[in-house]
Amino acid sequence: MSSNVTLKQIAEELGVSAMTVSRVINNKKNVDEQTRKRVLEKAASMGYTPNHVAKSLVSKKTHTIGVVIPEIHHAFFSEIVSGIEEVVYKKNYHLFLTNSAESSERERDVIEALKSKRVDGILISCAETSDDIEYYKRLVRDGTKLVFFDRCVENIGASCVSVNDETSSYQITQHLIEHGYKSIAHLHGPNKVSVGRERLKGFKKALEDNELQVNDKWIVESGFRESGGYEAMNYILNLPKNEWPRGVVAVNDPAAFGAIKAIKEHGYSIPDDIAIVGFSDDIRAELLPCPLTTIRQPAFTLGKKAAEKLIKTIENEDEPIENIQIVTEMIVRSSCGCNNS
Amino acid sequence: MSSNVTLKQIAEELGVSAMTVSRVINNKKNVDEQTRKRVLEKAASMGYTPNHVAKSLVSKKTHTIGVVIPEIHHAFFSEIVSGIEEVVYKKNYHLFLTNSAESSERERDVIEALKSKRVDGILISCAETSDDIEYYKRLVRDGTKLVFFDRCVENIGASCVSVNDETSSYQITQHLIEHGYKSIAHLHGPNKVSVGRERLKGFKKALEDNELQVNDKWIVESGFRESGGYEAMNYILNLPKNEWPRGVVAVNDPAAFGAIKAIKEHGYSIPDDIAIVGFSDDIRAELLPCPLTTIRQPAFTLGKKAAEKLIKTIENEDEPIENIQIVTEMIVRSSCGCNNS
DNA sequence: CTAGGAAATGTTAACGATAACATAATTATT
DNA sequence: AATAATTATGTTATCGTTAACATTTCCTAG
Repeated sequence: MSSNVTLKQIAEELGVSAMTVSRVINNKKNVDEQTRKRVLEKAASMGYTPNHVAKSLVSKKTHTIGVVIPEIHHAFFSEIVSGIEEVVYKKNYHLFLTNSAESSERERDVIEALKSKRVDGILISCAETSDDIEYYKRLVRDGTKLVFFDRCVENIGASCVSVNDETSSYQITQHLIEHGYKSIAHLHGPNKVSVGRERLKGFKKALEDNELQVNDKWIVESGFRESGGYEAMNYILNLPKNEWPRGVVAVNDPAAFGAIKAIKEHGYSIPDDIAIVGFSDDIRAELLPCPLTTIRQPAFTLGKKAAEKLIKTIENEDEPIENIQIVTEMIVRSSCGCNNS
Repeated sequence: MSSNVTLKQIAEELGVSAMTVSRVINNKKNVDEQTRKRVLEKAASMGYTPNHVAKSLVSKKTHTIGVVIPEIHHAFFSEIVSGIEEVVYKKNYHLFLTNSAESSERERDVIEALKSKRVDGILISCAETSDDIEYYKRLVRDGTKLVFFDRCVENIGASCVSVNDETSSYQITQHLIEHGYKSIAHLHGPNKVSVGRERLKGFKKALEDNELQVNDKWIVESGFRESGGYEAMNYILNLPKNEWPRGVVAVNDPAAFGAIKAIKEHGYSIPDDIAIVGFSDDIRAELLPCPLTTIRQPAFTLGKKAAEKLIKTIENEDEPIENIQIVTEMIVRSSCGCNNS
């Protein structure tokens, strides 16, 4: 594609060497003002576009980063991508977008492709099913610049940018407890994913700190999607009614939406029969008949920070490895029992 | 980044030529079974990853396409990207994601960058402010493979994939008219964007076919965002009350949301005082207190079709130029006056 | 006016892979 | 066994650009 004009062609037209043209194009000094002007004009008239492919081959830098997300069409991730793109554009990098579709196999596939493309670094949020830490370790060991975001693998030599999942989960569970509910369930995310584990940890800690019983029956794996939340909640609702929890902490908003659907289908109401809270502040959370109390994650910021960290890691040999936490905000609405009129 | 093992290194280790290794890696025939095995083993043990940069320089194909969207974090576009990614992955291409942020300047900037990256083709949805058709024409003339999606520039030698905007707009306007409303306003999109013009055309045609007056005061530019819809609606609500329209056709759902906010702030109710319909079936549309009647656009399909068309255009010299229309579906809820209890 | 240094320009090789052609090794054919 | 036909492998040049070094041109100072 593209006009495919080369430096050499410009050079020939002007009777100079390719090197001189290269110097002009790259704004190097030691070029006669006269020549510079002639080259620039000719380049413009011939519609020259520098060939980054050739440039990259020589410089071994592509000025390109790869992003691996588990799902593109999810507000949280698309907002993160938006933040990444912002930084990438400003820093004059380019962005390969790939999607693992929550499959560890596909994840490896796209990572290998990104390596072939010789990206300068990779931003990754692990797929739900990825558990081969060795693979990530090998990547790092072989020199691939890696920064994890949101769904992280910590302490393997790569920086991580995430939300303070554990403390946020603690905070919102605590809030529910302060309503006086004694029996609280947790719809938890996949165990393989850090986010799932961290939130479960915060949940348990809050219960323990309040000397409430952690009932294993009430800790049900829901995954991150609405359908999983629906099923998990149905499982709970199929317990004898005297074993029902009074409150539910969902691993994220979509799971909460599914759970809400299940509760309603059983003919019960929120928050009077069962109170529920989410995590992520999905765009729909405030629009529910009973608006959802949740944790707002600054996704755009998260994307920005992750991209910034990766680019720094690429550009500075001695950039330290960090675990960066982005602070969340609890958004209190009605589903927890507040503002209940 | 990456281990940077080269064909030549593998070749040296084995005492064969680089060419032989290349043949093995690319599964060419005429290689001894013995040699093939040895090469494959050595390549694996050395952690060889083929260098696509070098490959692309020779082949003049990058197997990469660029996508230019005006906004990443908008459900409609992220769903389109999702569809594009699906096809790109299956066809073994790669995807550069760029964002014009609704700025024509930035749009040109990212297109030039994509050309430098020697992408095989570009998918583009124009920025709101892009009006330099000459620029697109030049791109096409210079051989850049281009396919427009959603916000298109037709008849300049590039294929377009879009929703049947005009007929959909006609259909939903017609629906509003069938409720018996005689005075109908239109919050229209930027004139520079095909989508805006097409929807306005459909709106006007519906009015004319029903012998209703097209009142210029009621055709207000809102842009595509909530804030614009809010302002445009406020403009209308500041008309003397006897000049108010009874129904509103918004160019898209966000604009409708803004308008709804304005109407509520004025203390009026939907649809009893003013009925309103949107376009795009935003995820929030059904969750509003008065669920929004709107047009569902199969964004995922749109992305898929656009990517498929681009790849065909890249791979077949004589692929015809087409204007592909994706058929929408009207989603009738309550904001138009239906189901009003 | 001439040496010496700076400025402008040129030459060559390299980045990693492959196409196209050339040669060597093997097998088949008569 | 000799030659043709295959099959396996090697060599060279090239893609477009740039780094590193080489050469030429120009200017300045003694």
